[in-house]
Amino acid sequence: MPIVTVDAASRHLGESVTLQGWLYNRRSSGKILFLQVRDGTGVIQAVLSESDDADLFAMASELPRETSLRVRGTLREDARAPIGCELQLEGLEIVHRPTKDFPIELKEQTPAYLMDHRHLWIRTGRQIPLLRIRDTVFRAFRAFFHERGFVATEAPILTGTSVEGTTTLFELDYFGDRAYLGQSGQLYLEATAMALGKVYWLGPAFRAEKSKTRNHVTEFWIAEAEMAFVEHDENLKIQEDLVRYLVEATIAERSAELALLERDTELLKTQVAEPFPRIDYAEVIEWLRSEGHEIEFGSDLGAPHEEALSVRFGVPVFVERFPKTIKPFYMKRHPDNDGFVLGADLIGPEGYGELIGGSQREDDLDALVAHMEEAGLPTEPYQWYLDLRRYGSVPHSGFGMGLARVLRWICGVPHIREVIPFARQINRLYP
RNA sequence: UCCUCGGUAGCUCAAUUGGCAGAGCGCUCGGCUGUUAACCGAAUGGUUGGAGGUUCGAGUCCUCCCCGAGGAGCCA
Repeated sequence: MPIVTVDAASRHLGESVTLQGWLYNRRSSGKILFLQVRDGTGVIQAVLSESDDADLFAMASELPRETSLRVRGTLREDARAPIGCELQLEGLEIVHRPTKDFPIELKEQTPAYLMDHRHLWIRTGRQIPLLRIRDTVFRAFRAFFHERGFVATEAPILTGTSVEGTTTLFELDYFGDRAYLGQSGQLYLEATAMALGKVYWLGPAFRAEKSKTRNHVTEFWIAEAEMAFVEHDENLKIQEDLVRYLVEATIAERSAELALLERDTELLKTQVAEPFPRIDYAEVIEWLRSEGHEIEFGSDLGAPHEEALSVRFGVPVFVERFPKTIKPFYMKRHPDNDGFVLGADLIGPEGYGELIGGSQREDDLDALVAHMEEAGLPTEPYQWYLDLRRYGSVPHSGFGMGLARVLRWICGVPHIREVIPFARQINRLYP
């Protein structure tokens, strides 16, 4: 008897099949029983009346939730079934019967309790569609760059120096020396881009910042690209194409999951339909002040300011021409005004915050050294990086995108922890 | 690190002015032949985060500590 998955069930109507999975929930009404069986691809209902098979009915009637099992029967269409078809139960094999009550209930529970049981929480409700969409977005990210001739590469996780001096790093002992968990692969990708042309990577990044918000975790997968002979405008264009690609790929491949999440896909489509607006930092400050925000020129944009921008535009928006004082040393200065940088942040719609940070990189050795001195950074540990400007330096640009933040926006979920299998937060290292 | 709110049954939450510790859900038992987090009935379930204090009496008021949630800052 063929084994089918729930997502393929509707293509096997009228056939005798076996499904294998877990008992998600059980409902009954006297002499008729409904087993909700999930298998990772979806949840299907198996139906049995007592008059069909009294022994099977008695056995199936008292199975606890999350019993792992194989169910055998005939698939048939039925408008009363949650997914439009159901299994007429004819046989059932218990693979494992739970020894305790399953801790996750099918109702509202508090975040702390759910996160304490994250290893079991991921079996329930919207967690499954969220993780399947995560798979799609990760795959689409790689497909986008592969299609454009980029080379996939890696940056080291263990590093001896920080990329940006300000950020707090996780420190560890490295055979008696000090080492840090990488907070970004960028500087290494710049080196790789000088070898391979256009490169990207998708890998873990670590930030020991004591942030406690819906948009922060201490460990996250960063999506970075670095491109030789690409300048600022083209950099933004690629970022825009990428974001649109990710959204469209998700809608095309995961419309069922987005529907389960009650995400408005028409809204998503309109958010990426037009070229993303670009606005200068100075203009943002002026506008924010006219709206009553207390912010001075020279301050970085905070969450309330990004929120205001996302409300104003309703679509992803690039903020350009930041003052050099609030941006890292590696950014190239603006040709019109040395006080500004050739970089941009992409602010997501609906208050989802900064999705991408990118810039053209400083390719002139003397200028770069000067920037580092301005920032108070020692040049000694960065000699390898400065070598990139000593041997065939070229104009180049790149960016970093927090894929979980993009996922949060695409899925429309309130907290970033839900789009990460096992989120690491300031007070969360278990499970 | 700072600000705000919170911690009561396995889970989600009530408890009036300081006056007997409550409900829903889950589990268990019973009922129900199309359930949709099913429904109906019964039973079960308590060191009120910890320590100290005020009081005839503290879940409630005071002090300190611990933990959680959201936000700020910083960032992707």
